Amino acid sequence: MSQQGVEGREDGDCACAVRGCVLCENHPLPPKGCYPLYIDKTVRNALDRRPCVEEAQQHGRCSWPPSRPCFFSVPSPRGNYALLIAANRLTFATRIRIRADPPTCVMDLMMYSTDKMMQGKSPLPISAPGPCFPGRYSPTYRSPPDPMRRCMTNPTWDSWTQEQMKKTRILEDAMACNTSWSQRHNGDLFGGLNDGLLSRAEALAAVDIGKHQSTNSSVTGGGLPQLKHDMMYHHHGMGGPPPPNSRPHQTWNMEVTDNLIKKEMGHHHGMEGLEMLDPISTTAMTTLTPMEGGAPGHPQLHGPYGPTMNSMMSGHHHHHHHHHSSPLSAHGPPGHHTMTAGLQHPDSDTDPRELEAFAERFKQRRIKLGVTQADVGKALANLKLPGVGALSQSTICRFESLTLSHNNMIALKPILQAWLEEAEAQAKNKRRDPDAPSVLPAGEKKRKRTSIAAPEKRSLEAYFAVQPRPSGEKIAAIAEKLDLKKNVVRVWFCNQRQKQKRMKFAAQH
DNA sequence: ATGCATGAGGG
DNA sequence: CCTCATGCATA
Repeated sequence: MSQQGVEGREDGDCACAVRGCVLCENHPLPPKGCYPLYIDKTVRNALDRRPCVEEAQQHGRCSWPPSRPCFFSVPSPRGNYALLIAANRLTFATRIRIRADPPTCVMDLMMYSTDKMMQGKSPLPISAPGPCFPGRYSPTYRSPPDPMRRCMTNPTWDSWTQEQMKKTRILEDAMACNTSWSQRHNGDLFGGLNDGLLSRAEALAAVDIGKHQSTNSSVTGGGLPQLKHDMMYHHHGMGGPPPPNSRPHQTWNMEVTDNLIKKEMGHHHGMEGLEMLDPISTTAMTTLTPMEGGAPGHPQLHGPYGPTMNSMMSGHHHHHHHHHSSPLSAHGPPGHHTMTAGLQHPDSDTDPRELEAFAERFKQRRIKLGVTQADVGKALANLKLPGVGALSQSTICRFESLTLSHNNMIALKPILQAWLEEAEAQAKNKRRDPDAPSVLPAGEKKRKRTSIAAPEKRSLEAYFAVQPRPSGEKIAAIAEKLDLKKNVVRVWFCNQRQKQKRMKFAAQH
């Protein structure tokens, strides 16, 4: 439909023309017995919302799934490995323990060294020694006797897992693992713009990340990950149920849906020495500055609520042209240092926990009021708060799902809180008369949303993993390579950065 | 619920 | 050109 799209090419087909497509090449193959796991978002929402990053880093385990994509790095005697974990995404795991009731499951983080995989040996877990599985990376390591905690290939564990997965509605789209992979190498991903970095982009963007030398590489020098396995994705057709129980040993079959492979976050690492270790503390810390530009409790939103706007917007609205006719200016910023407004407590309003709790409460109460997200957005304007206009359904939704920047959340909270209280008050008293001035101005230019085909998207993600901020030239090159408009690519990177920022923040809290 | 976009504010 | 807050359009 969209000129950006690539017709006749479906996600998973991998018949794409994109060189270095993550699916086609340089995609790590799950080691034998490794399960490709797909946690769909419905499940994700029902499950534990907070990833225990620290716990994961320290023990190689974490609550699963994390509410948002994030990744962990797990030190091991063999070096540092990182595991990209993302909600709503494909992930490898060999063992999963699921507690049915509160649909929470615990997954042991595991990583596999590339070289081992290349040798076709059984998976060599290299996750940090956890309280449960000590000494895993010993060359002589043996699967524990307990079938429940063994890297499958074991029907017992296998069926058990499937059972559990069903119980918790976790979709496991593919169960066939394979031990064969070719070593087709492709070091010139992105051809022209190949700057060495790119040659690893795709590989790094892969769900799984490994490192170390690979037998057939020459660029291995610093121990950059060399993932040169073939990942053969077999699309089973939209309806065709993937052979759930068949476990061929040829390819790793899986239903590759857009969601399945959706990788919305990348990570980047040092270009030279693969420093993907500890992306969370390293990268996130420096890149993600909740208070960048201001004190923690004093978000500097240039948006409606930003101090910046205060002066220039004092008093007038500017609707009509374009969106951005947003609301207004400030209500005292949730600042604290000067407790200007005296409405908030820096800590309670800034604390991610509190925000999350509020968002949850907000949603429930909103629903109880029988109000939609869109309604809330509009109602905000009627609230007549100084400088507060309407907001879109999108924003309300994002607020509730915590998919706004931390600062943004902080800025919106008092506003939504005010609305909530007002709304409940009115609901309590009597039936309000909600005027319905809904007048839809006819004939408006409809903006067309371009959509980037999955294969191209994957490549972008791969590149992003290595270089989140490509120069204009690179962007142009990438755009040409993927046959996308340069601006589309540029915007994609911008949006991706915003997303990554949020995700990193979420992962830290 | 989210992907792609716009635009203000700032280099 | 970037970051951020938001929104339109759509899956």
